[in-house]
Amino acid sequence: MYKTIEERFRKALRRHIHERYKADLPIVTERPPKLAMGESASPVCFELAKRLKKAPRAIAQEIANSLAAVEGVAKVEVAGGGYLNAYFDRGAFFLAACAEEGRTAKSAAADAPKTIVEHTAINPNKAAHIGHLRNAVLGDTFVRLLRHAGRRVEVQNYIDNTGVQVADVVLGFLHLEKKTPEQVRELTRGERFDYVCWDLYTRVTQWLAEDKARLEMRGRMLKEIEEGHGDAARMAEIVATAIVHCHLRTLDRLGIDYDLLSQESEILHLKFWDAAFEMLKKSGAIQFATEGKSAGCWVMELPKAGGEEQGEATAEEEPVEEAEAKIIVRSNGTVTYVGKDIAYHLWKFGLLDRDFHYRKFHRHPDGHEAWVTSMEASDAGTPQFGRAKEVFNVIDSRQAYPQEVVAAGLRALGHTEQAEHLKHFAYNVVALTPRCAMEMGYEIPAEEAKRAYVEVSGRKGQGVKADDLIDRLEESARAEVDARHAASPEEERAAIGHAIAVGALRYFLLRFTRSTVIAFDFKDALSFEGETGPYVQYAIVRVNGILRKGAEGATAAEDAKNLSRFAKGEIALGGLLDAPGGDDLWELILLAGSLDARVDAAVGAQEPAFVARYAFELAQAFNVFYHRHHILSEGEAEKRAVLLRITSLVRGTLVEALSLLGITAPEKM
RNA sequence: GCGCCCGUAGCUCAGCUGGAUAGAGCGUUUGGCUACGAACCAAAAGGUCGGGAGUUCGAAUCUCUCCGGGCGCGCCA
Repeated sequence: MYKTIEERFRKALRRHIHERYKADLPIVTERPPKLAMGESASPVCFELAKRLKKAPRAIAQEIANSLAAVEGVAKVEVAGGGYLNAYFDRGAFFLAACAEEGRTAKSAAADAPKTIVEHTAINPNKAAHIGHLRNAVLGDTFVRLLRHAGRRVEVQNYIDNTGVQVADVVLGFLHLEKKTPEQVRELTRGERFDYVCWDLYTRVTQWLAEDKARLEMRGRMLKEIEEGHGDAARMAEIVATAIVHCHLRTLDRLGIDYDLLSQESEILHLKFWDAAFEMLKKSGAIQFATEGKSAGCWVMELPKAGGEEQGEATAEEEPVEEAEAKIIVRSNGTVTYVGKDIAYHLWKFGLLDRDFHYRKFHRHPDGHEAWVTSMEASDAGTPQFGRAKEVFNVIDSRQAYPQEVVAAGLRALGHTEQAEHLKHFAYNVVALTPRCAMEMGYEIPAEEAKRAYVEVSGRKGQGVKADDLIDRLEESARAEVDARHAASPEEERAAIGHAIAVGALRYFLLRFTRSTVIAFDFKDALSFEGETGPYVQYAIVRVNGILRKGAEGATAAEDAKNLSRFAKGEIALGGLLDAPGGDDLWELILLAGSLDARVDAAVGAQEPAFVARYAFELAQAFNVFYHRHHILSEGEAEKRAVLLRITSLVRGTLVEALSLLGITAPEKM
């Protein structure tokens, strides 16, 4: 609701300034620092003052005097050196926010332009860890936000099932464990196959480091896997598929769904690269290097950043440094990862003259079907995948450069619009605090122990496994639930413990903005107090308790009657909401009616953390309200109904905000 | 060397498309459960927004520079 009125205010100002002063300038508005200054304010007169060579305050006064009424705005006043402060009509806002409650989500038309979000993309060779969860939770939450904003979204998870990391584990099974593909298949049916591979991968890494000659063995294995023949390829398929199932089970615990798993094996075997290669050659986007360090390779020249090289760069520089040439095809004829990625992205945008086949792969707990790319004929009922207008890739910020290369590839092929619509949704890594790393028994060099965080090596088997962390969260949530609700059935307690664990974890990963390195520590991640998911969930549980008891109480019939009068606008709100006495109620209502503005900002900035913070702020504001007003014992009937209505408005908004974060609110906890 | 990111309270982080008195959580100290659930609330203490210069009516926010830290720049993915 807030966004609606703010936009009306801005529009009115823009039109007025255009007509009266023949000036067109962007109208910015902001929340004033204090409620006494109104709900929305514009500093536009400062800018206007420069053009008109007039005092900003005088201009503001003119505008305030002559601006036509804006729906939802009670008055506009001049403040400070020339601010225009808008004071909302509090009662009207409250009614409108209630009418809008739970209905702020827009739905996308079936033929609306499609947005593809790629996230997760965990190498299918070992268990998922905390860093992977940041990616998946960010991506999943962003998808929820986009869909809420009315976008048609397709979620893809890229599976690099033919890469060197899978080859390592295959090498381990064949040469360290002496297992046949069938024996490995048997292993995948056991418990925690992803954990088995985690340990094996570590052993292989060490084994490879002991003797460089063994790298050649891995090279041969990688080639067999890429070409798709022999025991290595069969085993790679078994391992990768089993691990992907493990990952999906882990991510299902957090409520994360996919539409399509795009596998590298299909990109290779269905010759996507060959098609892309032809396009790149024909268009001149890549060139065959005949000399220099990249001789024998196909390379792509990247436009230099910066430009204007003048004078000075004469003396000591090496002659002709071919700095910005990126190798796409190696001198042995094989394609690099970036090359494959260019082909994949051509397909995502519907620019490639071929398509995958598709099979059903995994049914999520909510019933949603995740499909996988396939070599064989497609299953019946295959949706239309790909052909996006816009693509977001959720990939950590260290991969900014290769992502730029992919975009440059599209541009070089003449697809400038698609290149612009290819967005790298970058985020920083999850590291461990030195204390946490040492608790886990890792050796940390002295100079690193002084830092705020240390990055640990997955190759050495270090890291916090996702399932272990979720297990620990569920365990400690359960202990708390058991203590509070000993009489509840086991099933119910388990469900509550699970919801709390998910709330704690997802909130923890979302409260940081994308560019922040998360220094992981069990103490913070396992906390259920303060700025956490469970704090927000608890506020909802409180609301539920109040509304439940209210509906059963002696005043229930009277409340129902007054609530229906409220809905029809028959209760005068002025006395309750208007300043000075009504400020605290109004502040809560205003915040509860601001979800639309926050979601808008979050989508615009691609920053899910904004919504996480909003949920916390609203829960906090409700807790203050809760302590200040005793709702059910309020003697004045109309006021009690209003307090109840505020309470249920807060519930509706909190539930919606949490669901955007992928967090559910239990009835009790 | 080139490029990107970061530096805000004891700690962890918001605030950055310029705007009014720089916020939150944790931690510390003190107070509040016979009222709708204390996974809560109230209060206090805690700041040269890394240093300097510039642009501006106005800078934590933009520019430059210096200092300190992280990451990227492979015929790896």
